[in-house]
Amino acid sequence: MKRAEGRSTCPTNFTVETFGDSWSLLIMRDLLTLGKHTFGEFLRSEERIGPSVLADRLARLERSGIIVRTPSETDARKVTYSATERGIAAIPLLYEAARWGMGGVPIEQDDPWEAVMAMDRHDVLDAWQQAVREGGSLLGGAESAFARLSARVRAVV
Amino acid sequence: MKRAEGRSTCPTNFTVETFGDSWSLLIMRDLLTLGKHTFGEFLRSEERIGPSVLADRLARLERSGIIVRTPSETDARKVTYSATERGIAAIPLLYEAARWGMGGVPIEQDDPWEAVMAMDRHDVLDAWQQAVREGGSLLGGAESAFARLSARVRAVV
DNA sequence: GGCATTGACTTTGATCATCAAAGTGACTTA
DNA sequence: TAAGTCACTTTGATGATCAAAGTCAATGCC
Repeated sequence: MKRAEGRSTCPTNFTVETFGDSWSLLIMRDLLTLGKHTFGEFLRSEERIGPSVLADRLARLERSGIIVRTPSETDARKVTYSATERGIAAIPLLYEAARWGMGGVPIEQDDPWEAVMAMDRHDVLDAWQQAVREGGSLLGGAESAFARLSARVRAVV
Repeated sequence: MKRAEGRSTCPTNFTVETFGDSWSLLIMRDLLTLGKHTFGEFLRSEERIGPSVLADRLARLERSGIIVRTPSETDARKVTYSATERGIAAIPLLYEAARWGMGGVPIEQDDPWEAVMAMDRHDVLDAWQQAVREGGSLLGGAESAFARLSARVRAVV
């Protein structure tokens, strides 16, 4: 992305300047949806991001106040990344990106996104944001927002 | 954007492959929010897009089934572009992009986005989609979705 | 303690997209 | 007919991205 920044004060343009490249939104996906937190985890993205672009984008997201990096207490080589409140505020954007994208990819058996989109949007976003604040994510791990929402549905039936 | 396409079947990735560049979402903004329809109108974007990138992106969006181009009946030079249903389905994404972006730009006096975001999200999206189907947009012109919603609010008070 | 592995990057060089500016050909208007 | 307008296309410089290799520090195992 070669475009000069600050080309306008339009909010949409600001979002495009932050996420309008090939990789930043995918990194946010891996962080907020799958619960990835380390450089190595992000590197193992489905789309095969390279180390130089990953390092660049993480630095940019950090500079923009969207993520923070914390050295690991148990391993001096490791850094963990997590979302700020500003990063968490991008969850509805991620939700809509996934929703729109579902119209363009083959629906796979047991696709979690399908189940997520069948739930109440407001409930999903609330549970997602809460899970992220507690160190979780939408889909990653047993304590995911999705697992909690599904358990809730099961408890009602 | 140099990334190979089809790097994964993830819906988010699909959306990124469609809109994850510096310009495509801004073109959608101009079409759906401001009601721009011609090459020349898009060229006069606030961000000063150039003719070669504009032509390339319009062709891409058309190829993806998001917009259609129609030769003008009154002027053989003119082409008008409008959104397909697939394009209209990106309205919630545009809404969330604007909403997130508002957290990063100075709030200006009489900013229409502020008024829009103060309205019920569901009402906004419905009115916006309907306006676009009828040839209108969110903010452009007297028959905009925003004007209609504002008149509704005024009628209630 | 030495060695192999791992973690987070950085470097390298080829490739490609983007940028700004100028140009093109067809159409419209005065 | 000449000038202006429309939707592009072309040109050449620049910078970002890509894939692969490398670097340095930390960890774990023998």
